[in-house]
Amino acid sequence: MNSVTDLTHPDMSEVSLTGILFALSDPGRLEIVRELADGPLSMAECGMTHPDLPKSTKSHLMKVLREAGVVRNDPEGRGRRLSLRKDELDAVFPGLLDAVLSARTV
Amino acid sequence: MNSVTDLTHPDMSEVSLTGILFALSDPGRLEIVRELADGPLSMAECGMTHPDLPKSTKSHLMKVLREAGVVRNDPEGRGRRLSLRKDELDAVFPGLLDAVLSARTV
DNA sequence: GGTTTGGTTCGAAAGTAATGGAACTATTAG
DNA sequence: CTAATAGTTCCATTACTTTCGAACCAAACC
Repeated sequence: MNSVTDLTHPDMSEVSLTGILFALSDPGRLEIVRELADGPLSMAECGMTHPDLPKSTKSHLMKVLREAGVVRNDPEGRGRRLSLRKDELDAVFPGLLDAVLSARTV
Repeated sequence: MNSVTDLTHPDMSEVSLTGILFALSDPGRLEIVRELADGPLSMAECGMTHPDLPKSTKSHLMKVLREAGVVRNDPEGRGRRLSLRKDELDAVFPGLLDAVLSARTV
């Protein structure tokens, strides 16, 4: 019960706008979100542009995004499946994710 | 030369999306932004719902918003005029501010 | 000029977040 | 069963943020 494979995800009714904005306010986390916008990825596939990033650090970035309600992190085979909670976020905060994703990178 | 009355404001070419998201990710700062969305205010008019907030703290919140490129802070008489840089932000990050301002408060 | 008003900045203390190595867990492959 | 793989969690360290009093500054009024 509540093993490491079954990570908790907040219900959209309890995610806060400021929590989401904070999660997106880190360049590393934002880059992950941009990658996931094209579809789900495993932990290893995600962040390939930073091959030297320690996995504990990447795991922590994911945790912040997950706890803010931005991404899902589900078991898949021996790894994990990371996915953007786009439809749910769009329903609660219309236009926010699109505005962020379509914004200039620099 | 750069007296306390002449605060610096970043050019929109050098404001970052993550910097803006971070500035908006604090409930107190976000509330200030919501107030300024209805038009410019003086420091005293702004944040009337928190009368016991020390002025140094409020000044610091404003500084973060100003340095992120979210608000302007110009001298006006013996006080200051705080204003949202809405048109400029809309031009650089279309839809972002509207999405944030129209989002649910809770 | 002096004083009041409306703020900014400085500095220190407390709180919060990021980082990464080491230990742990779960799944698959052999 | 054992080993390898793919990740999470724990913990300590460091870095950054927040908070607020005290000092400071500039404009307006007398």
